[in-house]
Amino acid sequence: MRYRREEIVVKAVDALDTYGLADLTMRRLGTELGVQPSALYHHFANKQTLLAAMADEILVGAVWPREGDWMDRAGAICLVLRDQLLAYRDGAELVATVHAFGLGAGLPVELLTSALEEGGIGALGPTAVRTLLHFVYGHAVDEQTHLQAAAAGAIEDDPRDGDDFATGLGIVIAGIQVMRAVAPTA
Amino acid sequence: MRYRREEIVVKAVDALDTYGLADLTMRRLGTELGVQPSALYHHFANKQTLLAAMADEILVGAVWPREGDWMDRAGAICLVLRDQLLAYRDGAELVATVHAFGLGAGLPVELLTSALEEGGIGALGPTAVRTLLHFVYGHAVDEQTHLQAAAAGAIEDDPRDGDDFATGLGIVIAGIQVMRAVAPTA
DNA sequence: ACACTAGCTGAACGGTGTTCAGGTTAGGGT
DNA sequence: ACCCTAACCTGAACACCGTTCAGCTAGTGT
Repeated sequence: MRYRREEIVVKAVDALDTYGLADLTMRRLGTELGVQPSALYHHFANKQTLLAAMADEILVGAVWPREGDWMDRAGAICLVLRDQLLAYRDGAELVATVHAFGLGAGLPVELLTSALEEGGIGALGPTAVRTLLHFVYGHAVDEQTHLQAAAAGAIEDDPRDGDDFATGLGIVIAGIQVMRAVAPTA
Repeated sequence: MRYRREEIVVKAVDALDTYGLADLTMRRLGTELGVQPSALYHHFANKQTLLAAMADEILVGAVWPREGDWMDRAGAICLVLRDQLLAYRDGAELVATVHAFGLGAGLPVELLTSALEEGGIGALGPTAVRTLLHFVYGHAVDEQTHLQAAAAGAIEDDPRDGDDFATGLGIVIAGIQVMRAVAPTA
């Protein structure tokens, strides 16, 4: 069997769901594809690049809100993003890492930026977007870690409020509204 | 030379500043101490435990605000925390990782929790603390990554607003105040 | 002088990402 | 039908990594 880049990315995301990020090694992925590990380097310069492609694949798979009042839309984007991160094993950690590293995972930034700019947020925009994303990624990674630890029986499940995410998101969004009012469109 | 646990932690933090987190291997640290890598396992169960101790060491080294109006104090704690994370090479990534992993790095949580509780924030407290920390850690990691990439000449330095952190922090704190007013002390 | 213990050695184990010279296979042009 | 080129892959090796373990060493308290 011979592969093209895109097929490998899809299979890699499957393997991620099966084995988790820590055990997603180039050797294991090679085995999973019936191919030598070195074959993967024909398609990707290095593992980081593969991971970036996987993150993008995961993000593209979501159904993104593209209409509605700008503030509601920003909130809806964050909710969809969080759901998508939690939909894959270690999805939050993967996407957050790739985003931090700078390659790929730019979709949420673009979506949130355009939403906020439609709301005439002005110079505050980039800071607001980053603040939202720091919250979403941080919270999702946290939650996923705890969920998986609880599932593994390593910890008694800390029944954190089910709407802890919604509450935290409410805090950030309210803050953006306040600061926008203080320093309006430049 | 024979070492006790605490000395090793101090030297390890030095080595972190010199080599960075990615190159801080047990072998290199051993060499740095003039000791076999295996000797380290007499003091720490594994590398994670060492890293946790290093994170705590870094956090204890800061001068924490312990007085003043509760809201100002929360903001001041976040500023000190961020400064301390940026004071060591890869300090932000180290502390954020350790915090996410669950061992150690609990000091900021305690400080912020007690500050907010003094403000009578009620049930919103834990969520507010986590939201603040997600912001601080996320922002610090981001900034440190960009700073070090720029220093390495890998990227033209994106002259992000110097007070981007203060602005983002302002957003979160304003949000907390709003949500506290909406759902006051339980 | 003795025992005890904290600290360390040195070698090994099983794994990792990555490189590279060379082999194989598929598909389009003539 | 042929060939050729580009895409894809092999197999072995390299230089590392965290971790384990049986045994040695040196200092302390009695």
